Amino acid sequence: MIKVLVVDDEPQIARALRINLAAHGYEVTTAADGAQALRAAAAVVPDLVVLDLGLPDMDGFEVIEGLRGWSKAPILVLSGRAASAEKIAALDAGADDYVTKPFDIGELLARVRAATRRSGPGADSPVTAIGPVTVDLSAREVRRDGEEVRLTPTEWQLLEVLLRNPGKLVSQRELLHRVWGPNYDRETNYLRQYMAQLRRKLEADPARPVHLLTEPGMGYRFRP
Amino acid sequence: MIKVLVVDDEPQIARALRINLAAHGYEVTTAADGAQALRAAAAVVPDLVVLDLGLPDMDGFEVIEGLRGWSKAPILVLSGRAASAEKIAALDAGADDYVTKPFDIGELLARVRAATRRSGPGADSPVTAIGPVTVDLSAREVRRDGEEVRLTPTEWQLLEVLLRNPGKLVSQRELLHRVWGPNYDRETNYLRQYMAQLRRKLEADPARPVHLLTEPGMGYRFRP
DNA sequence: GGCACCCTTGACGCGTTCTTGACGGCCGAA
DNA sequence: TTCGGCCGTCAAGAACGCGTCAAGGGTGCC
Repeated sequence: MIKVLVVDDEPQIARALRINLAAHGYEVTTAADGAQALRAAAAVVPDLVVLDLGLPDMDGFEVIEGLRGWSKAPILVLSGRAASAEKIAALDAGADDYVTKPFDIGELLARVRAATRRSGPGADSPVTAIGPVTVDLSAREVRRDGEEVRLTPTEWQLLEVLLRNPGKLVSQRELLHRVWGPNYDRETNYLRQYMAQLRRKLEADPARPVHLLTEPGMGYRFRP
Repeated sequence: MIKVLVVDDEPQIARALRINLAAHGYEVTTAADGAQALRAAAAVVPDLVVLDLGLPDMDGFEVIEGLRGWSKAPILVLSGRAASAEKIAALDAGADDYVTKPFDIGELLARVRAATRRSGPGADSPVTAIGPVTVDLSAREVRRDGEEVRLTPTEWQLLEVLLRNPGKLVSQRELLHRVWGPNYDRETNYLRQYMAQLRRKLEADPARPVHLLTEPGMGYRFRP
């Protein structure tokens, strides 16, 4: 089932979208503001996001950037503003499509289909193998010798950032920003703490990690 | 270079698109009708197609289907018709986006960027070769005969400054400023120390460097 | 209220990296 | 030839970063 996250602060629009999407076989989650949206996105890992730019608590662009920090799911922006500058800014921030209100629900559904069609079958297998462990990012599932391993939300986010950059070094700054937020720069003790937990849960020998590597003074690296 | 195929039977629109796209670094091919479009697509294999639905010789939907038969390149539809039914039909036929005329050229370019962004980054990072050694700056990885070589943070910064100025002489002042900060001007012993370490790790014969060269009294130079 | 889970925070030991100083060789200038 | 400047090398203490353990505080569930 394709999971859609609807972010809109107007209850009637959110409700209309939920009903229509659900009627067409999508699994719908809704959020009424930006903070809820980011939290819900981390929890359900949607395959597509329908995002109203006019939110009460934060700028819509911040939500786009917050999502794009770790997710490649298509973002379909809804907005009352038809100005080209606004559209360009949203698209360049990472949105995939931009629809102005009032919109035709049939057209919106078609755009949702178009967006999901791309990412659906083209995506490669979302499971990653780490030695004796398999990680399924989209299903949020980790198995070790067939046994299910539980990860906390923070552990998931950290692992996801690393796994989405296989072989690449990810700086501690970037990890802190993506997992804890842009205000965290020097809390490297968080990273030490959670990397240790991930290694305990994923590595064969946590004291001698083979896949979750430390680059002293720089950051961390996931080696497939 | 990203290749774009523009299909439009109105010469002035085709010309405007060609000029604007070319000015933004795209390689543009144009076609004036459906038959030409399909032939050109087979010839140049574009990364994106901008398609006007109102063509003289065949229905625009046939062109979409003809392309979708073998290509997954994003199709951005242009049309004078704003009816939702038309949009839905085009999107469900395989189009990725639908823009109604008259359109804002800036918005169109933003949609082109959004469409190519998705399918674009399949290429991996650029590597620099230094004799038997390869350096991947974005992944922060050095390999020597396939073996991983570890560099300390300071060594990375120094190497990065040199590699980003291939063939150019970089003065000692500039190296010190970029790596250690603006307060360091005369600590040339730092440079001697770390250049020696880099040569030990990267050069085939550290005593006779071939790529990391000293220019006495001036600075250092990276020769590819 | 009690409990479990998760996130935050502090402290300590150890290995690595950075900094600093000193020595010798090479080369051009006096 | 002698001297001074510059570079490469070596060595040692200082400083830093990392892994680890442990404890406090918040939240949701029973």
